Amino acid sequence: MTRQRTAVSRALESADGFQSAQALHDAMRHAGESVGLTTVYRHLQALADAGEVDVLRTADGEAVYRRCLADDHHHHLVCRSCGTTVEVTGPAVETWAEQVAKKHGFRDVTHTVEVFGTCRDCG
Amino acid sequence: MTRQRTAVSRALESADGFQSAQALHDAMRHAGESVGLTTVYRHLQALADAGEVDVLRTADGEAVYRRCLADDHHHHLVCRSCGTTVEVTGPAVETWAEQVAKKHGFRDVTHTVEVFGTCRDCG
DNA sequence: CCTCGTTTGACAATGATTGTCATTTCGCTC
DNA sequence: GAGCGAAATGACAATCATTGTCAAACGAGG
Ligand SMILES: [Zn+2]
Ligand SMILES: [Zn+2]
Ligand SMILES: [Zn+2]
Ligand SMILES: [Zn+2]
Repeated sequence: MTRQRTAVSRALESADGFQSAQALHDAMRHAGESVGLTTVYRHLQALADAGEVDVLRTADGEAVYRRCLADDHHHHLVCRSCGTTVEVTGPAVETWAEQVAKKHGFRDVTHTVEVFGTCRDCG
Repeated sequence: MTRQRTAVSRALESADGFQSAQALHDAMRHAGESVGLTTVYRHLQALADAGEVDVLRTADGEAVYRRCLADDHHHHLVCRSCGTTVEVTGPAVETWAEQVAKKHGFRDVTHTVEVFGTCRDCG
């Protein structure tokens, strides 16, 4: 647990929504905790591999990261403009995905379900 | 409707699943119809803008394209290994996405719902 | 055959992400 | 506290998909 690691964690905590690695890097620099961009990427990837942060991709292919409150499986309602995120669950979606995959004989099934929109503040 | 445009369309037709721009470019080259990679990108983007092909992103952020049979809104069950795709619909998912967005006051709502797995042939 | 607007494609530029590797730091032993 | 091997760091270069550029090729209309 190094200074840089905690800086990345704190940056994720204080972010209200999904943010890109570069945005988090900038935020940390402006907060006084300067950390190399490479190190930011490394810790984000490590946290993602450990399942401690969620990753998704914006429409233009950029990866964005978020430390979610829920530990169990969930999905996201994300503001396209500011990244603000609401964690949502959909039992109906889960069973639907399972069944549709099983019906066609697919294995090792995962799914991505994200809802994008413009939040009230950005409206 | 130029030679290159039809070549891109034919490459999409003969592909059984989602394919990257580069893969389509290679396929066209091997099929004898040589087209510049830039032109392939341009036509894929035009077709995507016109809603004639579907685009999604693989786990590593690469864009893949597919000419789907269904004209109306649908989602995909995609093989991670070979790209083979089954078009699926989920009315329950559609209403769920609508309601969850409405409940939180989001507007201009879209959603991405993709199911990934390993198909029988690749199993 | 000219003409002009569109299309093409080789090449350069972009930009996010990843690899490299020398330097720094950490945990531990003496 | 000094010494040491392993792990972490970060400046920089490399990668790679995608996009911008612009001169050359094309094509319909006259
Ligand atoms: Zn917003
Ligand atoms: Zn789910
Ligand atoms: Zn397959
Ligand atoms: Zn849908």
